[in-house]
Amino acid sequence: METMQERTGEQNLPYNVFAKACPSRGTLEHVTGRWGGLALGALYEGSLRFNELRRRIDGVSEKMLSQTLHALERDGLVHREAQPTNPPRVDYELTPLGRGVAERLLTLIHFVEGRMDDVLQARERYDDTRGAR
Amino acid sequence: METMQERTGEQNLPYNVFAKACPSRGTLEHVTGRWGGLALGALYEGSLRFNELRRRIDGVSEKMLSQTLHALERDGLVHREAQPTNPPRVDYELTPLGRGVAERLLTLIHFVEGRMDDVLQARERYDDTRGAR
DNA sequence: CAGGATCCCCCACGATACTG
DNA sequence: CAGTATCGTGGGGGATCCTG
Repeated sequence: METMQERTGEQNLPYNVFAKACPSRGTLEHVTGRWGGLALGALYEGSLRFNELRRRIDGVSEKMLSQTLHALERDGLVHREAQPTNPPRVDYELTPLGRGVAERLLTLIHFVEGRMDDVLQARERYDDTRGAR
Repeated sequence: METMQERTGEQNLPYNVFAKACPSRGTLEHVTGRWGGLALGALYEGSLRFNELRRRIDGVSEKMLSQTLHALERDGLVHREAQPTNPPRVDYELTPLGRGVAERLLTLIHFVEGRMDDVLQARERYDDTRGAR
């Protein structure tokens, strides 16, 4: 007997982010959350250590980075490799699944980055129309 | 003056989400935020009225939906068309730019939805290993 | 260096009420 | 119907300290 999700067709997806209770909503939020997306994007280029990641992701705090990485690791998107040396060395890298997610996320990110001039112009028009409220 | 795109390894991107002060970071957050992504996803299928959107996006409050739509409209991703009838009728639809963003976002969403079984299994393994603290 | 533990603040968000 | 206005709260998130 096959599970429904085996046949991931176009139509009836077993998981649906639009439903409040669907677990995919939570994972999507980890992925697209304030720091999750940036962490995945940074790791796409190769494995990084904790503080390398911190420096790469401008503005993230230790706590939030740690928290973010745990969530991504739990979801199976990031692999954590600790070496019991002194000083300790921990490398983070994407799992194959994480690479798939990161790829699609980066496509989105680059698209947005590439269209920021349009966005900025739209904002000006909007603000002018509404009288810079 | 020195540009920052060198660090990303990307070629000629004037905007870089990894930099704290880059405006693309804000737009990306509108797009991938808790409700922004779902609004874009819902509108991808066609224009919708306010309450249709509300029903479509399970769990969103009036206030947050309104706020979200304003941000997306300001960024030039969503077009708002109000008809001065009684009762009022307002349709929201994606702009061409918004369609571009939504397409890429939906690619990501569908990928995540389609891999949720893997994610859920990864979580179980993670929780087992760490022994439910 | 990697990150857990703590403290605390602020505002994102929901609930409710009101308007055109 | 399509929103705005107001208020209260939880927890997201930053700062700091501490340990292995």
